[in-house]
Amino acid sequence: MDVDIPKIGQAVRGSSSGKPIMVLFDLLGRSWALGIIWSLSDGPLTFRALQDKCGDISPSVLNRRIKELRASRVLDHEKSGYYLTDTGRELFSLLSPLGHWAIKWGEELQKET
Amino acid sequence: MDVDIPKIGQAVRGSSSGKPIMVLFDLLGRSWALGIIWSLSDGPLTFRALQDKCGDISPSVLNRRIKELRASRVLDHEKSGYYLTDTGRELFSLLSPLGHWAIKWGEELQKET
DNA sequence: AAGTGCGCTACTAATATGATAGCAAATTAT
DNA sequence: ATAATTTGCTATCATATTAGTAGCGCACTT
Repeated sequence: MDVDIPKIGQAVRGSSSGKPIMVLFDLLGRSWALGIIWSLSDGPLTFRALQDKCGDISPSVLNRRIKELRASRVLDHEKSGYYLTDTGRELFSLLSPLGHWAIKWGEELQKET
Repeated sequence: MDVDIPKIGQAVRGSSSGKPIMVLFDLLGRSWALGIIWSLSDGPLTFRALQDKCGDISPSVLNRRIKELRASRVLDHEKSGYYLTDTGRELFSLLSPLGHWAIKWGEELQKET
């Protein structure tokens, strides 16, 4: 199996600039990547628990995302399961305001209909 | 052409919960979605200017992302081009710290090799 | 020794993205 | 008024990613 990890300074899906923010967006802009980070924010989870928490992610995709996020030092693995590294928790802390925002956004969207 | 917009309360790619954050992640976790929001943060851009700024996004994908983001009230279109709505600028303001973080993250990653 | 949970891999089908060509309508220039 | 250019796309097809399902090898428990 081959996993192609987005790397700083290298071209990423469609963007040849290699700018860190674009590399990050390539990493996060893959299916389930954000959801996985979100799911791990409460504490470590085993592969299968993570699979359940995400809903219905297939093991092949989960495994790919794990490899990418692990290579990017966002998460790691130990006895108790997969967990967010310091880097990962830092990233989560930047993303977490989206939770509240998403709720407001959802309410606004519903109104319009 | 058919575009399938993630909607609050509905199942999204792989997740049946319909939780706002998961719907948002589905929206943002599609190729170029984050990059498009980022690119528009400096001001309005025409379709083609946006295409250029993103690097090499194909018109078919750009058009799909635009429809999705527009239906989600993140961006809109007027004479001067596509622009972030108030909602979109709010979202951007939550994402913008990622720019600085990505640079630090990139430096850390480089060190290790 | 048999069962259970874990971290996967293999395989195939469905869907999304990438790449290129080009068109109709609006705008700008001659 | 006419021609050129720009804009916002659509169409088509190739390629890549994701989804869905089955099941294996290992470690640990019973």
